[in-house]
Amino acid sequence: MQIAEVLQKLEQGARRLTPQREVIIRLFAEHPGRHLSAEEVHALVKEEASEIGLATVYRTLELLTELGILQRINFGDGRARYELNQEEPHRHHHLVCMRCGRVEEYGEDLLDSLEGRILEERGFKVLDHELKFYGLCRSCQKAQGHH
Amino acid sequence: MQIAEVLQKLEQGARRLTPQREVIIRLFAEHPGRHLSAEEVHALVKEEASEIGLATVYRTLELLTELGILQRINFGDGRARYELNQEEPHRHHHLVCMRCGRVEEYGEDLLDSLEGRILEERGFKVLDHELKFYGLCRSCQKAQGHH
DNA sequence: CTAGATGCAAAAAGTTTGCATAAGA
DNA sequence: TCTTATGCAAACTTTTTGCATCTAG
Repeated sequence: MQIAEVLQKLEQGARRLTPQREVIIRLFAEHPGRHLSAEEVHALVKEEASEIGLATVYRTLELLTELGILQRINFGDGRARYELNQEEPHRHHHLVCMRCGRVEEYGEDLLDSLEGRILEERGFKVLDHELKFYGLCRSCQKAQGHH
Repeated sequence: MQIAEVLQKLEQGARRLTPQREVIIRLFAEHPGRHLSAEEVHALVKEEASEIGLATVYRTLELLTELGILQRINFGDGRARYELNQEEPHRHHHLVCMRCGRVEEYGEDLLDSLEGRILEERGFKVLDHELKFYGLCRSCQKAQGHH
């Protein structure tokens, strides 16, 4: 996502580009593939010598999600996580390791054709979907073998 | 799921069948298709004239999930929800309405073949998966039209 | 009888909110 | 200037935990 696009989305919502918001957006751009929680964002900001109140972090993540800049994901670890929203044709899914908790991306989206079928069969208009596979990553399978 | 099967699974874990656990299991059996939160289970139990401590409800839901009797699901409403675990060949998915919050079941499981592919391609051993479609249910589509 | 389960209350963990102050546009 | 954003602390919600008591097997 380009910075220009972010600015445009902020304007659409009559929202200001504050230093805090800029830092948080940049942080996501600099950590592609990571799924950051509010607490992690807060800590990473602190590492950069700046400091943002935790409440502001929460409010910013909420705002950026509303504007479609971030996507909120729940991996069942008791806190919401966020990543930069992928543009439509490149939606991806997640492989969540049940042992070490690491999350890998899975590139392909195989569900588009299905969504049309759901509308026909069930009258349900799909706007978004979320697919997660839970299992064991390569190294945890080995670890299980000779533990 | 048969009661005999539940007893067997409890025994496997060296766990006791207490009245509290029995009530909670029966409650899920009597409410198929509902996705109950801990608070809802607690309230439903109270309606039946019995009463179970909330902490016990949480501990029981955790236990039954570990034993594979319940399945924990997160619909993004800030609390964990549970349903009776479907037997292997009948896994189903969910259609979550973003407007009214209602959750419908979607029967078919189309992902089995995919799981083999993920193991080959990525070395990730899938044990479980979770697929949710977010969108608008039939009645909320109408409501949006002439709001 | 005794390991495991319950209930209560307190604590934790994550998130939200009220309000005075600060600062983009 | 004036509306919106921030920071802090307090409140809220969901879930977990410690401990004394109880009970299923």
